[in-house]
Amino acid sequence: MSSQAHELSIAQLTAVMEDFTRMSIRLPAVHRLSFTTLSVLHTLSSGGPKRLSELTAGEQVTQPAITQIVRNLERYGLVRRQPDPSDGRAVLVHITAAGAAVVDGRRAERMAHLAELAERLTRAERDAIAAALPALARLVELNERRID
Amino acid sequence: MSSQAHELSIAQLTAVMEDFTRMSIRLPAVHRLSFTTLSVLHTLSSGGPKRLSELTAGEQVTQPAITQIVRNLERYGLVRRQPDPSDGRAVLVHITAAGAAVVDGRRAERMAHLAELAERLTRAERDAIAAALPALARLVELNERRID
DNA sequence: GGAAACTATATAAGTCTCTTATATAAGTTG
DNA sequence: CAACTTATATAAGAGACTTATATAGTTTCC
Repeated sequence: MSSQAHELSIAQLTAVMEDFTRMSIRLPAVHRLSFTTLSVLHTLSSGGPKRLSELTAGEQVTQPAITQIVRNLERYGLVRRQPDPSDGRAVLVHITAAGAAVVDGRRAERMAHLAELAERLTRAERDAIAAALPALARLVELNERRID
Repeated sequence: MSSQAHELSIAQLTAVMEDFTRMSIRLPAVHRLSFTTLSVLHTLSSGGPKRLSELTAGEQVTQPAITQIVRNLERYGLVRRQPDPSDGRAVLVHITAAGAAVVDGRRAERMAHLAELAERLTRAERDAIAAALPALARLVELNERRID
């Protein structure tokens, strides 16, 4: 408790996090998929195949909702279900190439948007952000470890 | 086009933005309000009273949805509607003390969460983030100017 | 100055995305 | 082997949004 983040303003970091969230959410969606649906795709894209129960644990929705969402994604050809060989009850959900394309498409939009904004920052500002990225990524990593 | 952000990796910044969004969304909600509803409250809290049409412009939903959301918030006592003196058609929506308390409550949760994570960063990591916050805030500001 | 066009919001009905409740099947534990 | 737990599916219902449309006020144009 003596290792106090006295230079880092948590209030400012929180504000930036909130603003980043709103920036992210407000980019217009190309595909008419719900936020949870896109989040599931993103999770599969970055974390590899997962069980329905694992997907449920990572989203703020109920288990039947995840079942429905994955059924929908399967219908659109964005994911593929496969029985889990280690558990007769379970299903492993894999993202398909089409699903990965959806995730990549959105990321490309965000990257283009951020690149445009970043160009209007000063060199010093860009350097400061670049220097902080590994630490910000660590923050996220700590958060993920906390959840899992 | 020669002022290239060669030290700032847009891919990494995008990834952090996406992860921040997911961190933010995944904090369990105390109030059972939709994401859009909370976003409207947040907008009123930080930007002051706004017209329904202004709120519509800032969210990814239709005008009737905003009308319904604001009606709901009014019923909960979280906002207050007031005719716009400069336009007989328009309504100005003000956040109430109860509404501000909802926004502040969520922010406090996020701050507590981030503070806990930040404590587990090294001093150098916290310093790097602190140094980057003004630049990140500028990025957000540039984005807001782009929308308005 | 009045008609046409535009803007702001409200309402109704419908759709989609989620919820709760519950069922079934498979795995684990004692 | 029975009881309990876990994994997922299904059905019905509710909430949050949509589209369609209406009404009222403002602005523009002739």
